[in-house]
Amino acid sequence: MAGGASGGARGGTRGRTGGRRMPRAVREQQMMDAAVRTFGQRGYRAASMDEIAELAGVSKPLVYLYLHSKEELFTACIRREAQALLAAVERAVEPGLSADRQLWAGLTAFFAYAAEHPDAWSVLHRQARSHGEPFALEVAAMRDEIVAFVAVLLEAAAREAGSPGPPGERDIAGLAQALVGAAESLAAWVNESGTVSAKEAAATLMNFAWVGLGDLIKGERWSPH
Amino acid sequence: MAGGASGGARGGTRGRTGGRRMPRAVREQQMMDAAVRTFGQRGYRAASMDEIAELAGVSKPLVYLYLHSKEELFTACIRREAQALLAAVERAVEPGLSADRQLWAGLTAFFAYAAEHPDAWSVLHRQARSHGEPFALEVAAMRDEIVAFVAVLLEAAAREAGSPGPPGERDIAGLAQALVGAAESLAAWVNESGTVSAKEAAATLMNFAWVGLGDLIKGERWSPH
Amino acid sequence: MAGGASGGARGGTRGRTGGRRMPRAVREQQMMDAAVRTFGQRGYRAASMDEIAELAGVSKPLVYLYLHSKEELFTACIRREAQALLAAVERAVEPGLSADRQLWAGLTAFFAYAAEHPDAWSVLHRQARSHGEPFALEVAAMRDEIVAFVAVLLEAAAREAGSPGPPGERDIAGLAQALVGAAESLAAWVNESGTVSAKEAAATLMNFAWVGLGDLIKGERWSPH
Amino acid sequence: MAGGASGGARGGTRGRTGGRRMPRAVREQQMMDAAVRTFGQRGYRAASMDEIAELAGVSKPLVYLYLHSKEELFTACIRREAQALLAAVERAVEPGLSADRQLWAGLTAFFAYAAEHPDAWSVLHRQARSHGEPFALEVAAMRDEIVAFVAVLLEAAAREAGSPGPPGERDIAGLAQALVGAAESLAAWVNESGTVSAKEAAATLMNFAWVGLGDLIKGERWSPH
DNA sequence: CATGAATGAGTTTTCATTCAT
DNA sequence: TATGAATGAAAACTCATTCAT
Repeated sequence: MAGGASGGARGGTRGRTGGRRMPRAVREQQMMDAAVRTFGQRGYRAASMDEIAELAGVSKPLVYLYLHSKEELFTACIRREAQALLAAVERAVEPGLSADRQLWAGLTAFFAYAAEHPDAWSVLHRQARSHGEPFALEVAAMRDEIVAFVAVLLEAAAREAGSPGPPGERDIAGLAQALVGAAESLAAWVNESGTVSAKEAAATLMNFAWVGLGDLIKGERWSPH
Repeated sequence: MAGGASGGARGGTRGRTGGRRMPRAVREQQMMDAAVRTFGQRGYRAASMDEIAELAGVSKPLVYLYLHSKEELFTACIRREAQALLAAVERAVEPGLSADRQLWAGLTAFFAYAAEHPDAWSVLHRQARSHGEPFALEVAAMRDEIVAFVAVLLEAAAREAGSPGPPGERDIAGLAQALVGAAESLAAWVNESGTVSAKEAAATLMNFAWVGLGDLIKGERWSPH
Repeated sequence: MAGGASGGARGGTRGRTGGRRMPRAVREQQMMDAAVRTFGQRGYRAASMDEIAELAGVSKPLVYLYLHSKEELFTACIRREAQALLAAVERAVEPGLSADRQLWAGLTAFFAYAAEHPDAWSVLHRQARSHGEPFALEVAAMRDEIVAFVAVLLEAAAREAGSPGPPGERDIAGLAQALVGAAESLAAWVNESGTVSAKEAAATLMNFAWVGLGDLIKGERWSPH
Repeated sequence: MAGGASGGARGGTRGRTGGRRMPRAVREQQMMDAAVRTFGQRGYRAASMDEIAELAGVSKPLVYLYLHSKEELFTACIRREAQALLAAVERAVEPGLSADRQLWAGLTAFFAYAAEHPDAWSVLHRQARSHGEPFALEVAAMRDEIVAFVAVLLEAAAREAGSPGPPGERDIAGLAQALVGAAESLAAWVNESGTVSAKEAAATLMNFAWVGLGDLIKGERWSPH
């Protein structure tokens, strides 16, 4: 539960991992767990390789042997956590359902993931985006995947509704951007307030977006004139 | 303008503005200009006082003499830019207008400000929130002001519409949170894509939110199952 | 009373010295008062010209205009305070008295002075001696004067007693050194303990030294054989 | 030798001792040797970590890795040297001897130690006492041990002499204070004059104190008027 | 007579990174 | 496979000192 995602070997309560001499893959995951936690809490610059190595229970040279440099380590963390987040969302969305149910399931999974893995979410949402292209691009790629996925759902919904004046691609794109953006912001709200649950946040967003989408589909628009 | 900043005297690419020997108040603003730019681009930790001083065209000791420490300098920047952003939004909103026109004006001003002052926006939105309570609280205060202001507008809109089943306070609060959050996220979209204008972003959000609000007012809700 | 010595203009309770525009001599004394206090409490290196100037109630350039540099300022302080200490001791010793009474009076005055001017004493005893020849020599000169004076008293005492086997010059010199040294050490004891008075300390030393001197005069010696 | 230091491996003028890659314990001692020398000669503030590191033949980060900070390094030096001085004195005093012989042996060892380790002596006597409680207390503890030890000897001497009017505790305490103080001061005399030996200084003090003590035992006192 | 404005040079401290074993 | 020993480079911050007014 602690750190993040893909592993499985991600260490339960064993803490500081009993034995020396572990297979490389396991050690690497431990290091990345420690790194995600440290990066997430301290930020990229403030996190020190010393602290990461100590938290991982290994010596610094070993971290360098496996992960090569702070930048590569950070990149590896971003990639792993991005995959894990995507996987969590995809796992939740059952393809057979209607578009709105799929969106609802995805949003709920997303908020839950962000709440359960705050360090991972901090790495993806805050740290990665504040430290230059190399890292930001990594996250942008994942985000684009999500935005595209949401756009597909919205389009499907419009089609399901057999709308007379169907929203254009640009409308859909803007809506998807706004929806994902709002979700990201609400994630912070959920994490920080402590009193708002993943389901509540998802419901707020669905009300915010889905009903509005319905009107878009019906051709209603707000416009300054 | 006011006591604030990011106004326009912000100097183009001239860097190293003006001559030696300026009154303290002027130098302080120059230093903060440089600091905002540096913090915004590099992040709090990565920004070095050396770089800030050089960009401001002064020596490091002078920066310390006037602004005391990196933390204080950062705080001063946050405060100044938060005031400036608030002021820009408030200036744009004419109290006489209808609620939707007010919201529209505010959003447009907000996106325009974020686009024109990307470093200030980065400081407020990313840097300040990633570096511990002291700074985050500063920004949270400003954000709360904005959220409250938006909530007032939404409530006014509901009243104007004379809704039969008026949305509760919690609905309004959630909506305002989501709206502000979406706006924050869209700001990045506007800044990074380069192809989306402030007005477009504002329109997207109005469609996204205002129409949906209309349905809320009418009592429509989306709910799971 | 506060600071130190020779002045008189040494500022009563007026504090921060009301008026601007004072004659140079007065300003200089004020600066030196501040300097002695700062040097005495912080030590030579840790004392900053900034603090001294502020404590003196003048601007830093003025300090430099009058006292030229930190080193010169320190030297000036040492000289002034050395004179003041000497003067205090000399004032106390009435030439007409017997040798032991003179010594007693001198010791008492010395302890009292050190207790009443702790910063001056710190400058002379600790700071000046820990920061290189230039300063140490200044103090050594004063100390030698005192040692010589004490030696004269001891010799006079021996003569007064019409001793049969009079102590040699080297004996006297050693005794004077030890006596002055013991006095210096006891001064710290008096200042720090708070419970020992100048008179007590002087009495301890007189017992310690004078009675022993009597035996020396009588020709008694301790020797490891 | 013991856990202590200033032993003899203290390196002559070789500086930059031995090769790269030494065990931590050895390097630590080298660093402390360099630190004692530097602190002793320059004073706490004026000593720079740069200089200490260079003199120790290592890089600055290593000094920080092992000794953590300038303050901790200074404290470590004080402690080590205080132990070493105490050990030297204790080694010299054979418990079987008479009180006066014990005192004589202790004084001689003390003067010899101060003469042979001038930097250590400077650190203990001057630097540690001029830079605030934390350091001063460290030395005060050692000094108190010595004063107490001397007091015991004086008391033993009084008892040996079977005095009729034995000196009170306060008399003894004052005497011990004065004796230790005089010894401290004479140490400077020995170190600086160059012409006075440890034995001579010890003899001077014995004459100064022991004979006087004899009179105290006999009930003689000096008193004003 | 007096100062606000300004800085070059140095301080302590930390960090990512690499050998030698 | 794994590490104790070691460092170059840079960061935040301070200080004695000087001009221009």
